[in-house]
Amino acid sequence: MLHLDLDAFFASVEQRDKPSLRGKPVVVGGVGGRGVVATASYEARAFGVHSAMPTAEARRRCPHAAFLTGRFHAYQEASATVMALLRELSPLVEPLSLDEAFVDLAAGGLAETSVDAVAALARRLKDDVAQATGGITGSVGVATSKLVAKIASDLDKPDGLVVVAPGSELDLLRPMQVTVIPGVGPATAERLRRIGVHTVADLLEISEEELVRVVGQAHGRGLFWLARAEDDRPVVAERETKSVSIEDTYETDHVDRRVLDGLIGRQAAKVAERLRAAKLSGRTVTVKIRLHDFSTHTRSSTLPAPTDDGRVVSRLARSLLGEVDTSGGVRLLGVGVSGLADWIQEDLFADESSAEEEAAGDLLPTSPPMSAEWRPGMDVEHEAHGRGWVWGSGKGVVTVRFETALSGPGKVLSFAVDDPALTSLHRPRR
DNA sequence: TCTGGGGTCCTAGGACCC
DNA sequence: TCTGGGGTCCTAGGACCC
Repeated sequence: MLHLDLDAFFASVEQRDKPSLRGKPVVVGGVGGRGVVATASYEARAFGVHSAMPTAEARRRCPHAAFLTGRFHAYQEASATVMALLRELSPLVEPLSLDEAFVDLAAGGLAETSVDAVAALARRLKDDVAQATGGITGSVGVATSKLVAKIASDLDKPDGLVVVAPGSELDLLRPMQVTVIPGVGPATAERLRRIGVHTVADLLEISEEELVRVVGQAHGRGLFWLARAEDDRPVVAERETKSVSIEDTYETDHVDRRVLDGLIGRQAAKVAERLRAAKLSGRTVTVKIRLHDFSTHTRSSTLPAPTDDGRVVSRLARSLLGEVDTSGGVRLLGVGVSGLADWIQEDLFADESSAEEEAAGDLLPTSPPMSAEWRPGMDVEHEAHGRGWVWGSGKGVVTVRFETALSGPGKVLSFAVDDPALTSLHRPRR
């Protein structure tokens, strides 16, 4: 089993495409007041910046870093290139996210299984990945199971390679903290700590019954076996989508009912659009509401038949929103559809939508979650200066650095935000 | 200016059915 | 007439992952 984890992936793609940022701290994530860090480059990590940290805190720790919003098209493209390389090794490839995947090497007809032969294969893979992506590095773990391969890929980051010899798995795991086991987060770690379990070695002393009592049935049994490096979970190449959802955190809390109705209606329409694009439909609509005090509530309702109709999802979402007291202010709204089917009910009773519904979208504030036309990091093109990226914007001015992956560090120029010579790439023009 | 967005899986209680 | 038991569906919340 091989596990590949691309290093500081989003930040690495940015450094590849923005030569002036190579070797410098880069933070990709939400750049607004309520944003959090998605990925920090290793240079930024040296200042204590890490994933999931509020961006405001990251700015305090590393003020001179480049703070960029994501360019998901670029990440998706690089990811697809890497996944294609993995599929040359084996038909059984399980992507966990854009930057991570398992490969069942055995299913790919691995000729030689010695540690040396497997290490050589992994080294070739890393070279191929860097070659094909323009220098993105990854860390690889190879072992007899998913659990140990994943743990191994984390041991030598970045640009790492660790092959765990068959038979040595438990020797590796025993001294490690229980939190190395995927699925053991803060809550589980705390419960285990209370019964004196800190390391995998400690975990090995606990009976299955006791574990089930402490962390629940499914988790307890799973942990009991994982602690013993007994993991026969297969690589699953194709997973069915179980739900489709959208959520937005707003720069400031919203209170106005009509605005909230408009926002959730628009999210519902987008979710339905994504359902149709994927040729899916679903029966259960769930609304998510995070209030001013960060308390989070969900309300859901199940239709008699699946739908992909924006008006149906929207109407139901609005009525669910109405069940929650939002008078104190709402910081996040979300709409999701689950109970998915890959077919769509014939529209026997064509839905007539009321006048109020059509009008509900008209009371929206500036487009959430961020109104800025020019977001830091985004790709732009200038008629005279060519391609570049947004350094920052404000007070009617946008600053651009003109460079590309192949150009070397480029010059910096500023323009009026409505300069017609400047256009944003990757975003539909309106 | 504390705390994203898109997911998956699990639990627990109540309704309902046999 | 003093209280079954299992299975499935639905809802709400929570833990966790990247």
